[in-house]
Amino acid sequence: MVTGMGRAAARLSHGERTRREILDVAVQLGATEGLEGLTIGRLADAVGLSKGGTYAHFGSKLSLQLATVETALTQFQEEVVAPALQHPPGVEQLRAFTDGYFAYLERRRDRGGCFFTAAALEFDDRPGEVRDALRAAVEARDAVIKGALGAAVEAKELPRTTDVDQLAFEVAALCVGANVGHQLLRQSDALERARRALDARLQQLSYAALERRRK
Amino acid sequence: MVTGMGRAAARLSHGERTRREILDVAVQLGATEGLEGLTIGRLADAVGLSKGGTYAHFGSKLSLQLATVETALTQFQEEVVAPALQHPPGVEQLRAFTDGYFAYLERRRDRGGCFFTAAALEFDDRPGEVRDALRAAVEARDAVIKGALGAAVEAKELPRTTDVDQLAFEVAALCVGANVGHQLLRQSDALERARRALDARLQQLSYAALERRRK
DNA sequence: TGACAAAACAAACGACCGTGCGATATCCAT
DNA sequence: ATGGATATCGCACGGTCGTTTGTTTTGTCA
Repeated sequence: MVTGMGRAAARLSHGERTRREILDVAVQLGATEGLEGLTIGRLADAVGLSKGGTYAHFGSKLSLQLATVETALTQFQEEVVAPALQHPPGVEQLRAFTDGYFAYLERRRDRGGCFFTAAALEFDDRPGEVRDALRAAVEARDAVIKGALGAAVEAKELPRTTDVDQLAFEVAALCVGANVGHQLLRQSDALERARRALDARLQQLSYAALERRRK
Repeated sequence: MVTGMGRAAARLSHGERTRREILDVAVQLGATEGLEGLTIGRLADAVGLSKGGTYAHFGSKLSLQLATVETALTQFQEEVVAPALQHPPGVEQLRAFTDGYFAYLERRRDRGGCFFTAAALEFDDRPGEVRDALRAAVEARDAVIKGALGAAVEAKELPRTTDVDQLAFEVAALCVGANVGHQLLRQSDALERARRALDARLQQLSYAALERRRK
């Protein structure tokens, strides 16, 4: 008795494995067709299952959408955030994050671009759990930026007077701007432009700090 | 014979008037629910017509979507672009444009935000006439920015060495960044931050120009 | 191997989708 | 006032949506 499904017991149950396969495909389809446009029937076809079998893993479309957002967030944390956090906090960590994000954009160019930017703008006017989850994800991304910037100020890489929130807003804007240029307008140099803008902004701040220190 | 419908003859035919009413509602619904999620039945309900009667004005959903994009573009030109072009070309015109755009965002906060940002990110992976139209609209917006910046360089408000395309990218990024902050994250200061970032960037360039001239 | 739970399937449901069509109502020129 | 074009309606179609249900396959442990 008691099949031992104590959640951490079974390494990876059969059901859990296919559930993850479904969600991997769902993240891709969701980024291209939208989270609402993503259909259970098409998702089932894409993963090679029946509609009913696919549906049974979630029980409702809302639950599927939430699980998809969560999966995309996990992927993003692994692909972009975690590697960036390996670098020492400060300007270097910020650059590691933005470079990682731009690489993420490049990898996903033919798979719908940044999952969160697309989904966030789709749901920004649709109250509900999905929007809340997306908002939390975007805010988590901003927190990483703010963390790196705060450390940079603390390490005196940036002037003590730096408005971290303001600068974080600008960095986030460059990220989403790069997304639009890269994904919709297909500008080949969008990522490079974002990089250059960030460079210029950081250099300006350091320069201003030097000037101020000189007096 | 020849009912005299020479396109510019009739002041505003009955059909044309309701067609415009439909499209006005379509722009609003499209910004909140997405251009694909926008449904002919719901659109008809919202405007108080029958589904068939509404549909007859366009003949296909694609045609409705294209007309909706065109209507939104016309509104944007009237609300934002035209007033900006009243100002003398250069930095002042650029500020008039961005301020007009931010006011446009504020007006539409409860109506789906910027129609083009939302629609562009929805269709950036869906080839077809709708995407082409949206791409053209976004590029037209960028052209306004570049035009003002080019004039600013010509009028020596910005250094001769200014990379206009680079700066235009940054301005566009601030616009879409303001959109995300304002619409999804509901940051009350998103528009102000975008304004401040633009100020700082322009001031930096002018300052660098002064420095260079001093030598 | 046999029993039992988990997983996947096939079929069906009501609702709504885009679309087409004939009937009706409304407008305008004569 | 009336006839013909124009505009709107009401209904129906095939298809797909999310969801439910009952059955069959698959996997696992005694």
